[in-house]
Amino acid sequence: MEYKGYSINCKNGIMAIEGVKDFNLTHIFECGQCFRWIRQQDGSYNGIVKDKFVNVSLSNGILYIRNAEEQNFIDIWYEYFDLGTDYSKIKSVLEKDEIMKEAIKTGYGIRLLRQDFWEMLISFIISANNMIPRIMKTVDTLSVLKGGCIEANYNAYRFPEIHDLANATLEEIQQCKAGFRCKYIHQTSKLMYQEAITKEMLQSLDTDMARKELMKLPGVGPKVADCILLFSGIKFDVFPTDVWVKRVMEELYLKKESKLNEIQSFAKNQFGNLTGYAQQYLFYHARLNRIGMGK
DNA sequence: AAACAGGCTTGCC
DNA sequence: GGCAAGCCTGTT
Repeated sequence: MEYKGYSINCKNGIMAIEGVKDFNLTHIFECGQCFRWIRQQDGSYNGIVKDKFVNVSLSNGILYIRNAEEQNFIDIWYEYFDLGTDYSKIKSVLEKDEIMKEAIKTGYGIRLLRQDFWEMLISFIISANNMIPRIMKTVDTLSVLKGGCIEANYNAYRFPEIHDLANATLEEIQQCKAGFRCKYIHQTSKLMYQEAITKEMLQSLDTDMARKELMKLPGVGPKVADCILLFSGIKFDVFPTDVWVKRVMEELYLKKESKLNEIQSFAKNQFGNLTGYAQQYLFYHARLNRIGMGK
């Protein structure tokens, strides 16, 4: 079938998508936005999205999604991989800045995945003062504990639904080894079950109000709130500032130690309403080249 | 009111 | 004993 400039062929559970541009799996999955994709020996990635366990690879400009069905291209994959957005256009705007030009050269194939809001909320609560490998392990353990098995051969479990965690005791949640963050997961899940905050609610608010609203949830501060808004595709004019982004901004742009709000306002001024995309290019660039690490 | 210091689970170094 | 995608609490 043909869909908005893409050509999709599916047989034997292998979906082949022609027409992808500005697309690199390593850049996408290792720029810090997702926790459920694992690199395989051959450079492909196994991952879990909703209740689908798939393998994706890119070869000769064709994106292959294994264990997938054609009907889910529009439902799931077109949106998930943000295939409706023209990243060439975004990059050409950001590239007017020489520093960003370098960062984009490093991560030219980054795309912002449009992930599940609830999953991002819990995942980024877990991310606080933590390391990416352990965040991935904790999210997976939580899924095994309270999600559901979707592919027994691969030990693949979907992320828990809101009610799965809202009905769990603190002791049960603590089995995922998220440490001091477990009580935040516990409390936030209960609030979410009462629909204290919904995605639709956040979409109807402006960015500042949406951030403020999210920060009412325990375990959600300014950095985590911005990550949630960006990675679930709710707001793109945010600039999640973690230690890496802080260091890269200080080293490449500000040339001095700077406060969080200085960095945020500088970014807004420098990148306009594309701060979210700029942050991803910078984060990937900084980590890959260990910028600001004294080496 | 706004800014800052100290503490926090866990596991790897 | 130090440290890691920050947040919360109590103190000025």
